[in-house]
Amino acid sequence: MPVTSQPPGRRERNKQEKLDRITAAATELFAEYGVEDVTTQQIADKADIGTGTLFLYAKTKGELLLLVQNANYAEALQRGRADAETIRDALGAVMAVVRPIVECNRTQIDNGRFYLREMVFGDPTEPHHSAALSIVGQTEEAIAAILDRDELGGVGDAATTARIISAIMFVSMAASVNAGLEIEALVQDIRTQISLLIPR
Amino acid sequence: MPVTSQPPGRRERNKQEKLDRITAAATELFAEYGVEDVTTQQIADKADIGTGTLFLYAKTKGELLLLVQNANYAEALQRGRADAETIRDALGAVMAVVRPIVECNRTQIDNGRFYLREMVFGDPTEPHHSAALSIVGQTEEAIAAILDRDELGGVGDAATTARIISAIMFVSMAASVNAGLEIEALVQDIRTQISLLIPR
DNA sequence: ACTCATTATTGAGTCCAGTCAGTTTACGTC
DNA sequence: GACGTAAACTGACTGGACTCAATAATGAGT
Repeated sequence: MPVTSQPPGRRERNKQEKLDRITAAATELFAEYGVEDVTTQQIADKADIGTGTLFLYAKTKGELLLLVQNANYAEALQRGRADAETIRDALGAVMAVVRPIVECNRTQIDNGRFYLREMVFGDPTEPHHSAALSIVGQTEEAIAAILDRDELGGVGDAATTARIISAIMFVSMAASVNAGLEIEALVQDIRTQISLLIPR
Repeated sequence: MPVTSQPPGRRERNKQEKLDRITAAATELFAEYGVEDVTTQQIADKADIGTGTLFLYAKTKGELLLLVQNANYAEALQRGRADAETIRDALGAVMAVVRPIVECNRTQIDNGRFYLREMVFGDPTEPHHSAALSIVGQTEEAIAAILDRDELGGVGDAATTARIISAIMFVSMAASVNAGLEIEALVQDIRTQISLLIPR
């Protein structure tokens, strides 16, 4: 028998494989039809598992969306952080962090809004939820770091300012009023607000 | 026959009376058990109407909560506006507007959070929803008026600042992290954030 | 008083997220 | 390689929001 596995058991492998199938199925279906128009049954069928099994891997449909999308947001944050380093002025650097996240969120508007809803109103003890919150935390840290870096003369606590920026992003992306906005317009809208927080 | 009615028809009266019964039933049940633990069936039963009838008056359970709570928020806003007039400094005046709204929201935490969720993610074409949005709009106007009143040297557009304050309130009240906070602590948390927007 | 179009009401029925008692599978032990 | 048992899986079932075809009430016209 060839040495196929590092991890000890078949159990672990099966579990991982199932999780992969679920992730793949959900990713595909959510992308094509939107969270709201996909039933958990469809996902289970596509992943070729029983109805109940699905909920062993994600306790709710919302958690399932977080599971599927967290990686994208983490990547967006990564890109934004890198871009920000190349930019001198604070506002520009902050927007460099903001933009990829907004783009990620708007890949599919309904899914994006659902994601935000889950983040704020979902159960924070669930694993994928807390992963999402962690990404938000890292985003705020990245922004705070930019503000600190640029010595903004102690207008206020950088962490608090970052928190406000986070709130601005959330509400701007989630608001139904903005649901029709193009990405660029939304980014501009957010920029206008943030510019009040970062004096020149 | 005594002159019982100003409005022309029996139809209108019946409808109004039914709406009153629904409002009363929902108010009572929501207050006692919380939105999440009350079924639409219970409300219909208590209001003594058919299951389907309920949804002619409020299209979703969320709308029902808005119907029940909007009046309270409008009243809170009214109080806050009045209080604000008696206060000189901008931050204090803004907080005078903020506090009653937070108090109203925290009367029952779960209901408060559900209300916020409905506001941001509900269907804005529904009547009670747009009423709620109108209250938010008025709140922002009241805050903008305070900022304008106090000539804050053109730090930025008052309307935009008001919008940011609104976002701060929303996220602070809705965040699950803050769900355990006492009203006073929550108000303080919000105050800390707002103080960064209102230089002295 | 009667007709009839319009509007309001109704509750049995649909849909779907999520549960749970029962079954299967993996794996350590003898 | 048979046994025990713990972990994983399953799909029939439940609960609850919401729908809709059928029915009832209203009131305008005659």
